[in-house]
Amino acid sequence: MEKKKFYMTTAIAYTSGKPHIGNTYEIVLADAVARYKRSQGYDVFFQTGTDEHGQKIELKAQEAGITPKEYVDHVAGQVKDIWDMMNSSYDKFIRTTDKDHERQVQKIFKKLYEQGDIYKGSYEGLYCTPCESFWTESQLVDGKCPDCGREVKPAKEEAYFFKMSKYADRLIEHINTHPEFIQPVSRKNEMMNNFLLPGLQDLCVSRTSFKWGIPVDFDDRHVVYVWLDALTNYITGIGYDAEGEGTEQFKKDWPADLHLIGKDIIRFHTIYWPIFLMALGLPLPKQIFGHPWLLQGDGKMSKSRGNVLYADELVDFFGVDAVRFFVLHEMPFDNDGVISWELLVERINSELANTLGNLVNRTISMTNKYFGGSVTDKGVALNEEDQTVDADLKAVTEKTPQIVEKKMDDLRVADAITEIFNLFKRCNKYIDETMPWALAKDEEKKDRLETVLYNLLESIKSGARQLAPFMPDTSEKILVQLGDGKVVEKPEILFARLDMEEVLKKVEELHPPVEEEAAGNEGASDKAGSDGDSAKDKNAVIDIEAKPEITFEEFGKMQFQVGEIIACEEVKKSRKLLCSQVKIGSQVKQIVSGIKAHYTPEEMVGKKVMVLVNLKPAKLAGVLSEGMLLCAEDAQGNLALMTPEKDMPAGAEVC
RNA sequence: CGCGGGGUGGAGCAGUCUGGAAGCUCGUCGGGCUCAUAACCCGAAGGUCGUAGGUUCAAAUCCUGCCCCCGCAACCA
Repeated sequence: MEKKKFYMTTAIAYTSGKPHIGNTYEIVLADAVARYKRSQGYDVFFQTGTDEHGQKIELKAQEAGITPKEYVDHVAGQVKDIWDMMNSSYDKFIRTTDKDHERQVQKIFKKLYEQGDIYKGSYEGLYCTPCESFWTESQLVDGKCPDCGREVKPAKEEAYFFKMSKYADRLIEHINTHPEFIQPVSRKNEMMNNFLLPGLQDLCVSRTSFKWGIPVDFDDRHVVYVWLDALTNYITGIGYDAEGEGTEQFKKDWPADLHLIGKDIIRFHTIYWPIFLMALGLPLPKQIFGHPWLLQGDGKMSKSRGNVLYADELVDFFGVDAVRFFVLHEMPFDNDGVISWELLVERINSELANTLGNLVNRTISMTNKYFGGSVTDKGVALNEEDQTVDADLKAVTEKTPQIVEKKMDDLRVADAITEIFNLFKRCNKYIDETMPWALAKDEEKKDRLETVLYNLLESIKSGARQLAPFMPDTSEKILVQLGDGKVVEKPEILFARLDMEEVLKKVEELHPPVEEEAAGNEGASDKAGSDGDSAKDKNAVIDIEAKPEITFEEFGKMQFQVGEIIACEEVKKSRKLLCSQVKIGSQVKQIVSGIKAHYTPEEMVGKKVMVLVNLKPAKLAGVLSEGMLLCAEDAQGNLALMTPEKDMPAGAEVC
């Protein structure tokens, strides 16, 4: 009989930077599902990849002084390396800069345009030029721009739009008749109530404001905007052709059985994507699962605090399978999970070292000690009690795969793992109940002893096989150690117990220690930073990521001057910003800075500060900023303005 | 009033949709065992389920108000 196909995808990772452990979670989750489905006999095709276009990447590349293509090549490489390191068994890694993807996206865009689903239109509205924003009548405050309070005037900007509303009814019908379509169900109501039922707006599918994207082939001032570019990877990756039939693989694998995505992009996958597919005349994916997020446990995640967790670092410490185990097991189904070094150590010790590792170890050891490494089933029970415990162990062993199957069908991966570990716990209990060491003292009970060890080995093997989708290497190692008929002579420690303090100490060495806030004195003077602080501050050293070398010529392009702050006020509607009027020579510049947490407007006034004056003006929170005040920043993100060491006139050049 | 998530024994979570005896893992305490990675097994303590009201025979679960956390987004130029 032919195998049943199962096509699944992850979201494609956005290549704006190296993925952290939260991003990595998704690929591990997907991999576990893929491996499980394969073990169930499905013909699985598992696709992942990277989303590489967009303004943000254009900017990042510009900052780094390289081309967007060079930038995404680098990051896509990092992504792929991490995916590989995590032992993920994807079948295809697609990049949205792949030539055949780009060509198909152009064809799809054209097709939708020609059949009238995409039309050329324009943003029409009231435009505030300094804010570069469109507003509707109802958004205006006193008839003026709600951000900056200036006059707005009617304006238009050309763009292509997709007629979403045309397919909305069909989609609502589909969602209502396919309860499994959006998972977890709690997300379904959210989509219905917030977006579908109130009525869909047409979606803007092109941009003219940046270049790093796939050009619209019949109108190359526009590039295809993210969703038509990114979402379509799910069909282009398996050979869709907008002008033809597509490949054999496409015919076999589409529609996808599962799109695994983060809960933040559910809307795009459950509304826009199905509608695009309807427009293309293609069937809809069977299921979309929006998984929760993995959050940092110990306080806010921030690069300067050095507590962002990356998969490669965790793997160096704990090994691939331990990290896979943690993220899979620790993530609740419908709720965000927490990760921290402490939790990792705790879980690894209790579940992997104590429950599993030790079980394998003690079993092998006894098998060697009492029977030279191999046992057969003697089927001996000495009394009713023996029969009961044997039967119970067997019952648990036999029912576990069924429970696991049910859990995996519901994508409750964490629960599936818990079930497997319950089997291992049952095995540990079985050892205590049967007390092999006591049986060994009585020659007459030798056959019973052999039976016990046989049962034990069989149950552990069963558990180990079921572990394969989640911890492939470990599963393999256990099965090798338990052997076929004969266990290894010397059991290898699967997971060593970790010393919490040692691990934390190493982590600290790796990431320069975050200085303890001295309780009490922080609160009082927090605005001014820690001025009168202790000597340990002076010894503190901070290393930051090195940037590439620049030439003197490049340096020369920047103009720094001393500026005097003559007025300063908070920017309303902003959490961090102060807006200063800075006198530089004979002119006054308005500069917005994110330092509200560190300085009050009053104390800013009168300060002489170092200013980067020829920075291109930009608006922040709708307020124009014409330069940058330079600050020093410590590991906690405390800021200190740079001021001249001797009194200097406003306008003096800093060189 | 930007969007969203959450507050359940010391820690991390389940249970909330479909009201009906508060559960899991870790930690703590006591006991057992010695094959094993100071591991394993048994037992116990510990919770006004954020808070104030409401609905109900019955609320962690449904409704309303309030108080705290957190993530994303913006605005760290």
